[in-house]
Amino acid sequence: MSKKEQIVKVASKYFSEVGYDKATLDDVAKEVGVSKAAIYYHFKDKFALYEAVLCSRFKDLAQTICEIDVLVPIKALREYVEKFGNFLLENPCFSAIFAREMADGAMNMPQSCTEQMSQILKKLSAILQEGEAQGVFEKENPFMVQLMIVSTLVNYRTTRKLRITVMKNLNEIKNIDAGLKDIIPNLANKIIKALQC
Amino acid sequence: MSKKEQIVKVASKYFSEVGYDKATLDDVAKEVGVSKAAIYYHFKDKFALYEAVLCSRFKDLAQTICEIDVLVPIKALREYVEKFGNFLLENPCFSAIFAREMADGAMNMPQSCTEQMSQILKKLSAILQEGEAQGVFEKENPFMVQLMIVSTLVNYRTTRKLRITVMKNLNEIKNIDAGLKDIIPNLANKIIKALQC
DNA sequence: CTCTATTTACTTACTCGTCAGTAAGTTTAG
DNA sequence: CTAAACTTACTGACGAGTAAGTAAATAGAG
Repeated sequence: MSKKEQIVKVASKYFSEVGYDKATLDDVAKEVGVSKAAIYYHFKDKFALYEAVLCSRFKDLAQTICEIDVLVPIKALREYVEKFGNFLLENPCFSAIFAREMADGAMNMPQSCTEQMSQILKKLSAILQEGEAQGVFEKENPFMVQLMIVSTLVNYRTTRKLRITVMKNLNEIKNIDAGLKDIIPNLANKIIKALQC
Repeated sequence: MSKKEQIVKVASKYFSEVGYDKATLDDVAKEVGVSKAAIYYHFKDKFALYEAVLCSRFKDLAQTICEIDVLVPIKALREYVEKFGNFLLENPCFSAIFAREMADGAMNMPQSCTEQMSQILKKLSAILQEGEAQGVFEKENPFMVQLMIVSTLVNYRTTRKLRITVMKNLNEIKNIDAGLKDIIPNLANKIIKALQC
């Protein structure tokens, strides 16, 4: 792996763990084993590094989502939830970054990523419309449906520690906390059920 | 309103708008019309001010949620969603703070607030269990249900600008973006439908 | 083929702004 | 008179960004 790729990888870890602002380039540089100035050799500034972290992954996500075939809406919706979920599983750094972007109104979201997000939502919109046309789904606000899926998945990941703390508070230690992997099909079923006529 | 209360009010605005880290006490002091040191007269440090901002509101939220009568589970679940939603409407600063806390795993969440959250979840758990006992709801993971409700509502607020940008990208300008107020009953219906046997 | 010029990929050692937090002094209310 | 409620003016740390220098690879001219 090139130094540049290593920088992106380590940076994505820090951005994920502590957020854009608290992530310091000194730390990233230290962990990669280069000087901070080396980062500035490869990237214009901190934000450009953040962009590099986000954009490639977003592109991948938009890619797989766009492959979904709309024709059988219920199946397509299940696929949508599963693909999103699996993406988060395969890109563990992403949940936190995504969640933070949603939390602060996508303030740091690079434009290209916003465009990818639009494509993703467009697909969901198409699934819902096809479902409506076929009489299997009711008319829906696609933004809300999107949030019911995405924010649930993303925040399920980020709130793991909180859930464990809360479980202790409620003395429900028996109830072993389910991982995201187990949640995905469950959420898919719930969403489908919620939207069906 | 006392100076101390004014500080809390203005601080909650800044914490909400830019997050804990980017919110500066200099800005808060300036807007209140006191010196920064005045804040330190009333609060031990920045985190103590944040605690003050969070705790009182969380207490209120836990209060109303706890008033819900569990006996008719479907009604209770609708009330749960509505009370949460109305709380966010009445406390506009809260969505962003809440969303950020969820996004970074409740890293800055004061313990007392975590306890309030436990109480809130306990109520939802009770509603779901009563529903299960009465045979109206299926057995559920209360954490996931909680997230489907809370993260959807909270992020619906925080992503308003993003939604508008995305709408422009998709040329769906006709589709006027619905406010949180209109979303609440809709979400309540969806959640109930998703959980019903 | 080899000597020089240039570019690539960095390093060291700094600056500069920002911001939490503080020490010490001052005003105001009871 | 004294305690509460401040203010002014500062410190100290941290972190983004930079200037200037360097070693090694590569290209190009003779």
